[in-house]
Amino acid sequence: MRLTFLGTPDFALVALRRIVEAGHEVACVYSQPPAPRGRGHTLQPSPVHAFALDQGLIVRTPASMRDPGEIFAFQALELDAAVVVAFGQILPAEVLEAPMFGAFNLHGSLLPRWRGAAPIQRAVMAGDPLTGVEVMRMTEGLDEGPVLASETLRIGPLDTAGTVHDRMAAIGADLLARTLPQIEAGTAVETPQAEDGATYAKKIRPKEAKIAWTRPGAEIDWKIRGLSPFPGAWFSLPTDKGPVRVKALLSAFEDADGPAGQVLDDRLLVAAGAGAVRLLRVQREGRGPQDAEAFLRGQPVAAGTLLG
RNA sequence: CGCGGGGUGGAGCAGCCCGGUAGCUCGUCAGGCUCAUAACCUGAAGGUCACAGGUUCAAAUCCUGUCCCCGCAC
Repeated sequence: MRLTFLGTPDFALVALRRIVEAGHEVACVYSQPPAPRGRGHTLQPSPVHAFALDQGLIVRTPASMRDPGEIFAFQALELDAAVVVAFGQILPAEVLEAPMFGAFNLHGSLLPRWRGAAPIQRAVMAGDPLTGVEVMRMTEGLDEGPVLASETLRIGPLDTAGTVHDRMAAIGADLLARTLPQIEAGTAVETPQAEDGATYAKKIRPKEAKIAWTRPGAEIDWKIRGLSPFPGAWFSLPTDKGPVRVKALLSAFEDADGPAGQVLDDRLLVAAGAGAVRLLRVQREGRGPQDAEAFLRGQPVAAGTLLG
């Protein structure tokens, strides 16, 4: 099939790889413009951009797909289909309608739950036991189009947004690879989304990342795992040299009681508003992630310590 | 020149400001103790304190340069 791929981060890269491997004709790859990233803040192409260049594909990185010139150029590609995976821009109707079969999106939730920007993180943060990945026809509404294919994923007690992301990227890429031929053959079945149950996965804001120990332990556990590895739920740890910001990257709920925020043993069991949370993996500011065990060797945290 | 942190026995760290015998928690090895434990006790091995210059009677510590690593920014 002659198609174009629109995507930006690693999640999208996995899908693009599969599409290239499947032998589709990728007429053009669209990605977000290079942005200052990494140490030194040098301008870096997105993962999708870099891969596409490496493959010798044509890459376009328009600041806006709404630009009339861009829309015209897109229409001129004479595509069978457009595939959109975590692109980072809202596409105008002219673009969605340009390809013969239309535009399709790989989305990381069981729609209509978690429409929008951060479905994986929101699902983990909400304590959802199940999530999924779906191929959907794009319409003008935000993630409201009919669903063509779907796979569910379990969210385990030790899953983080990161682990679910990685699993979902692989499964989603497969799902997409299987669905594209059906679209081409006209055998794909499009099921409208349920009317009820729509929720929106708002973009994660760094402000949300501070842990409030007075919240119920289960909720804190979900938040820690949902915000891991990025941006990372954090708290303040008092030390001899003053308070240090520590991110919690993995945790488990435990049934224990104590004043909210107080450390209950010497292995990072922290009392919450209800129950407690054991921190299993942690990252001190300016340093790399560490298992709790390693962290504690260099920075013991005594029972009774009150976390901020 | 975006901002910041760091390179100290196998791991994670302290010591650096206020130069003067290499420290802590583990791991490893040997032995002991225990019904038992991420248990405890005793002993041992293991380090050119990233690298190169400089200052000094003396540098992990102060000064200069180099290399490498990490975090923030999504």
